[in-house]
Amino acid sequence: MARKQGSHSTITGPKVFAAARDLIAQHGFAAVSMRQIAREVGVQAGALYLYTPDKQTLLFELMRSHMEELLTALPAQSGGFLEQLQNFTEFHLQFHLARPELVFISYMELRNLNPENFAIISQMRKSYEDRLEAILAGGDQTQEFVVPDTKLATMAVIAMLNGVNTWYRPGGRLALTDVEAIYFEMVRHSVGA
Amino acid sequence: MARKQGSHSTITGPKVFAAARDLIAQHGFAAVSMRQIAREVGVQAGALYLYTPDKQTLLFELMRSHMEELLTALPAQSGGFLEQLQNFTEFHLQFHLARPELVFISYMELRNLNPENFAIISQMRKSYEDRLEAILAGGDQTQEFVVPDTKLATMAVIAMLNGVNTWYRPGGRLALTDVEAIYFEMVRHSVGA
DNA sequence: GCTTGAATTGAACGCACGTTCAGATACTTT
DNA sequence: AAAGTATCTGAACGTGCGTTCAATTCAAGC
Repeated sequence: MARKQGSHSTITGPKVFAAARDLIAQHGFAAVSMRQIAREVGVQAGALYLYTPDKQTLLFELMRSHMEELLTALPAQSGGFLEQLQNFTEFHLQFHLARPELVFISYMELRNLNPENFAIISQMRKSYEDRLEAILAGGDQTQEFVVPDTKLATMAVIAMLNGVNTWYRPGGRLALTDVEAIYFEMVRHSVGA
Repeated sequence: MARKQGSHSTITGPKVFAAARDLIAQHGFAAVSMRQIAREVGVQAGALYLYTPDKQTLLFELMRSHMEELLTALPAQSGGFLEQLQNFTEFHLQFHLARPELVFISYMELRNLNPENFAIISQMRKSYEDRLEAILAGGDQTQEFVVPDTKLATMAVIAMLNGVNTWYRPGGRLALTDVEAIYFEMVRHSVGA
């Protein structure tokens, strides 16, 4: 997809993806045109096709690379399940609050993926959810947690954590570490620990 | 906006809003054309303008009427705060799971509202959230709950409940009453009750 | 300084968009 | 049956869309 480094003064490739990311997060995939992205990059629309074969692939690549980074960055867990749950909670909040645009896109624009691409992203998302579910199931077995339904608890915790992205703004009333502490407290209680 | 009852064989007005609701929920506001909506209704595109002055107002009216119904349907609360919280939880789940399309639209398409319309819908949403916050704040004061931060707890509970719409399908593994019970259990725990 | 090849332009392609409106049609009222 | 009114059609308006591609510009290697 991306070519070798440009011979012009600045590197266009990364700018294309950054511009697409910001514009799509703000206005939505369907509402953003290739010409708008090109204008943001400082280039004519035709030049974008040096960096993506088409608009659909541009969206997919944003989401795929985001999910890949998410799965790679999630550390392998060890220790007690409560400690694992805390690690997961803090990781999730830090990772998601650091890239609000990609997070927003990755679940608002799922319906604009073609079926093959949708399947790929869905599966990556499921891998991530499975990591949390394993913690909850483990903790339920050792009776560190009380979880009536593992699947539901997984979805509930993830939804709760994702919600932070709708209201948190850096420099607001609470620092990130405050948010982490309060949310972990609520997560912990919600699984009966 | 909507005219008197049609003189043709069937009533077109409601069909317009129903078609718009279903198509927008599926493909997104920006991706749905007036011609697609018209085709679904069984009419030419021009006829839609008997029922809405423009596309933007069509979206706004879907969201406004949905939020109005939500605020009207939410029963006035009485009794202990824990009981109020249970009532709220069950109401929220029932109301939202009964109209997944409008729920989806009402928070996915906020960015496609013009500024005035956005302000109106946001304020209605805030009214709803304030109802829950009042319960949590009340319960915190009577020490029925332990809530470190009322605002955060409100957002967390609403996000958790909204998450149900992403996975619940009628006829699935769990009946609605099961879901209500399990979620109330998690909500209750998350506020320390 | 000439050659090479990547990067970019700028115009063009067919198509769909939201919206308008004069004219046609269907129904209600008299 | 005629008049009146609500409903709808069908064509048209200007505009912008994703994508392609021959021609041009640019930077580097010889």
